[in-house]
Amino acid sequence: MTGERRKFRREGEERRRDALIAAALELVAEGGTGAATVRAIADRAGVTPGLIRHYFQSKEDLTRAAYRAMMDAMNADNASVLETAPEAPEARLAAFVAASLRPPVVDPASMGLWAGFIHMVQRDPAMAAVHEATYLHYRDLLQGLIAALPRDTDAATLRAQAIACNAVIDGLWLEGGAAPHQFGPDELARIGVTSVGAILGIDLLPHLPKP
Amino acid sequence: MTGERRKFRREGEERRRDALIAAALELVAEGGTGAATVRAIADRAGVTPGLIRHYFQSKEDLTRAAYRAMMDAMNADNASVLETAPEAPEARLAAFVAASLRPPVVDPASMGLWAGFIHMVQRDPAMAAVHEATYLHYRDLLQGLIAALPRDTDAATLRAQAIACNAVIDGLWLEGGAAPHQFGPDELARIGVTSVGAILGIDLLPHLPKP
DNA sequence: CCCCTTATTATACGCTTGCATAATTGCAGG
DNA sequence: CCTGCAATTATGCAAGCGTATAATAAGGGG
Repeated sequence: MTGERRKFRREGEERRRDALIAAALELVAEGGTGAATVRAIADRAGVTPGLIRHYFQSKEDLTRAAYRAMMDAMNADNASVLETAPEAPEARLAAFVAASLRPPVVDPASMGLWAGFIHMVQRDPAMAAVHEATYLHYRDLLQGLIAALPRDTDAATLRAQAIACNAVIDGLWLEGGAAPHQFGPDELARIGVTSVGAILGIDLLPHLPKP
Repeated sequence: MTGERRKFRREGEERRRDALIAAALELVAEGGTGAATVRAIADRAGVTPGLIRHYFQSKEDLTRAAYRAMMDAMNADNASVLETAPEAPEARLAAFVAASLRPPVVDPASMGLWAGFIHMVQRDPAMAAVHEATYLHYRDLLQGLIAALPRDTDAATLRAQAIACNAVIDGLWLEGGAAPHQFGPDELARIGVTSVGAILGIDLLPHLPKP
């Protein structure tokens, strides 16, 4: 009833930017870019809408920043898996594949996030570049793991196999995110490791790390 | 300057409904559900916005109808491939896989369409049911083709292999739609057929139909 | 040929959107 | 303690949204 002006605390620029980006990502994951309105983002970040324009030139600017942040986080996650992975080439590869096919990577929200940005990626060249770089980064990581295996293959075969393995992983990731209940516990990781092994002509299943 | 009332022709109910659905699908493919506004849909269908409410109870009603139409078309396309496919089990499977990895199935617009609906599918149980039915229909088709191959496998292996093959196809489809220029002509079909063959333990590449 | 049904257009309303701008207030430096 | 900066809130606006309803005309049946 008093109509008092809302109290607030001054946060550092970095923390506020991160909070706004995190809020935007949550909303995009849940309901697509359409659900990520300026007001909804501000509300979830515990802030009033005007503040967004203090940290970002426009909503599109915030959206681009959020997309970049998401892709950077994905890259970092993938890299960190390899840091704690075993040394034997087969076990490394199996660990990498399995990590991509278990929570929190396989997750409806994660897939929703990815799908939510697709149309902007297709239209905005800057976002397309980020998308492509991240995709190729992942595939290069995978191709490196494959190349380290104790066998010899020519470059063309290596490339084709990396694309194929990447596709299995992406496909399983997609289906796990779209309809999680259709798969048993850790079934996706098992199928993924088995299939990657089949494509490469080696038995990878014994190296599947426990969930 | 005259402000004359716009001329029009009366079309049959079916044709108008189809035109509105087609327009909605185009717009969703290009810019997501957010781009498919009532006014934009009507405009593309060559009609004024009010007419939409004459054929659909609400915009959501139209959107659901559009989604169902898209999924039905996908099912029909898949079935029609098998009608004109060869009889030999290996050739049938190869033809089916290849058809899913060539235009017009692999296409940025097609992928945009799929991604545009994801969030509605995740929230609307009716759309989720359609989604799941279509996915399982495709996988069953694939599993049937695999089962027809001259080898014997137990049911559990068959299921896992069908999921894996489906995943390779989906993954390649995804990547072909997201970044078409990264792949050579018909490269996706070749990699897909090769990988499915590897997963199943047979050489399928000789059966790849010409583009 | 005219009339009646209804497919279609036209107009208006309330709400939400992104954005601009003005008013406040938290907080650090003297 | 107070003064100044800028982080934050508050308010307002034009445009676009989905929807409701009234006006019009197309075109087939008598």
